[in-house]
Amino acid sequence: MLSKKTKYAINALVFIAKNKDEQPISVSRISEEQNISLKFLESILTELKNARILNSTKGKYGGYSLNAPPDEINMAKIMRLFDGAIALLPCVTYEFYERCEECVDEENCGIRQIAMEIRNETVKRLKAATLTDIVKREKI
Amino acid sequence: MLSKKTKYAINALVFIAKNKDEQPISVSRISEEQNISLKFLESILTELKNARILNSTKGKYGGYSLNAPPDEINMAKIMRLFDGAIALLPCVTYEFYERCEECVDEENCGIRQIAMEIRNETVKRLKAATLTDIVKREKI
DNA sequence: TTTATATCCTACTAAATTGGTAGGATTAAT
DNA sequence: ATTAATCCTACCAATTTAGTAGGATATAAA
Repeated sequence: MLSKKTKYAINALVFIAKNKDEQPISVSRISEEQNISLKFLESILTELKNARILNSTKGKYGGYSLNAPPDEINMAKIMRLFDGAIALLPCVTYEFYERCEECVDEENCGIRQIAMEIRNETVKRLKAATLTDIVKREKI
Repeated sequence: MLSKKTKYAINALVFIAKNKDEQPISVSRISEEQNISLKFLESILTELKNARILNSTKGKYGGYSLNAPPDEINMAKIMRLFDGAIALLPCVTYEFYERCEECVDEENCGIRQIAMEIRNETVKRLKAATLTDIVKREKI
């Protein structure tokens, strides 16, 4: 399951991407329209800014705007930022690799092979899920 | 990520499946050979017994044995038992459906569509990952 | 019948994670 | 000067995770 942080982050990013011409957009605006707690969302957007996914403008009429083209921001990146590894097992992630402590034979582990196949498929789809893609899906 | 409970459960089941002719197998034997804390594993096998996935035999030379053919026990079932929903969002699970509180338009949600596609693919693979399949993968 | 070795059952717990909240400082447009 | 934003620090309650402790009960074999 995605954490609420990740879900809220993606929702906020999609909202900003959709309102391309009104950027920057304030936290309070996103909070109201997306039903997300103001203060919690504030901390999420700060993390996105620190990760250089968003830009911020201070002061009146300030807010947040995308710091990259919407087809370069995808769900995999956001999930990794807030929730860490995407895979089912720590021993099949590239970015957060860790051996399973109890593991007897990693190379020959059947569960690991399955987890690896699922990770490959999942990451492929999450990388394809860019803001552009999500906005397109919702334009029906 | 799988919880340790789920991981230990699958490891234990695979171990029991592999030692088909020595059943029943005691918790202490599995605990030693799979590097899993005895008492914790005990509680896990109890849950598997309550879910009718394992059988137990009390007393000396007692232990646990499979309560179904190994090709009918798969990773999806074990994950759902210990970790609950498999999908990335509560709004795309069959068994544990819940609306996202903050959701504005579930039908038209792009993130949901992606989560649904990933769930379909993932569940398909987890259901194919039976004990028989896992044991076969490790017999190289 | 005693002993060894199993499961069964109840209760407890420390640490980490999750999903927030509170309050004020700073910055910038009008 | 006022208004409306972000920025920054600190705190917190509830839940989940990953166990541990200790004894009751059942059964095979000596």
